[in-house]
Amino acid sequence: MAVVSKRMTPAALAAMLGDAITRLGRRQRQARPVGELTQNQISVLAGLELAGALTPRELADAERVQPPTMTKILARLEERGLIQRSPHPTDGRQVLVSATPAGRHVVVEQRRAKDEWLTRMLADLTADERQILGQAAEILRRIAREGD
Amino acid sequence: MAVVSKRMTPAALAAMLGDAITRLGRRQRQARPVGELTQNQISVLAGLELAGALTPRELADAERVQPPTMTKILARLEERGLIQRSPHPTDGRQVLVSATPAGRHVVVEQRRAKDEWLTRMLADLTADERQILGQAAEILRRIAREGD
DNA sequence: CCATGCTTATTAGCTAAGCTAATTATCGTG
DNA sequence: CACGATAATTAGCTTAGCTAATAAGCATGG
Repeated sequence: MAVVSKRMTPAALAAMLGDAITRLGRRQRQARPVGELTQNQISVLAGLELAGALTPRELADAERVQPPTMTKILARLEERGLIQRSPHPTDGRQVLVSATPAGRHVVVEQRRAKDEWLTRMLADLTADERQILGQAAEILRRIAREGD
Repeated sequence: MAVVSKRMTPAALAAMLGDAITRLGRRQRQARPVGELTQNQISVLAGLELAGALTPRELADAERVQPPTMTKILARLEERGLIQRSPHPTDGRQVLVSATPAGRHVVVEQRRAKDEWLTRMLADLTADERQILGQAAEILRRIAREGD
């Protein structure tokens, strides 16, 4: 393997990383065998499983999507029985959305499938390479969350 | 910063990396100020700028998309005057697609905008962190291209 | 040498995701 | 308590993806 990447300029690094992220993201999106759910639906469902119950507005903000878009995504998830809406205890305008047991089940299934794919991809790497990726993942996650 | 990530299991690494990729990909997609082109349109255009001229079938395979989908993407690019179709010299069934000068211009503009965004994100990192990301980018790109 | 079958591209018709603008209902405040 | 702000939804648009069906050209076997 070529030993480039010592003291790379930020621009060159950005280009390289951007390309890698785009391609890996596409591959990851295509590793979606079970459940027939889209990326977004899974992401929303996973968020709900973590947070317990959120309002559509909160979900829209979390996904960086406009409220009407979230309404649609929720409608599809509700049709499939994966989420449920319940009234907000104190604010009549708001709605609380939570995952049903079936929804939570789908989340863990999907998560497993995605991880399996990435794990298979990572299996051929050396320990050193895996360590680099581990450190990189932390940095990338920090970057991705910035400005929230 | 926490010093995790020494000898991480592949599964844990996969989960972490997957999350980072998903989020960064979304952010990257939203850093799309100029030109009003979508991710796919840009990707196709960039591919054409690199390769010179390709058939719709080749483009569809490169983007991992079905031929009718590519037909639509090409139609929108052609409407905007960013690509042109020309007959294949030896095979009457095929079509050669290439970027127009305007298309090539858009490619470099878009690339610059995306790189600027990532560069800004990377600007706050230490030299060590940037080096880790540089090494990681190489590994990730290799993984993403695997199985082509 | 031509009929038949394969490949390429496109069209038609569907679903999902994203947007803005407009509606409806509720909240809170002056 | 009226009126402005906020939450959710509805309506209506574009883009992207799919499968199935068509149309046209290629290539080959009899």
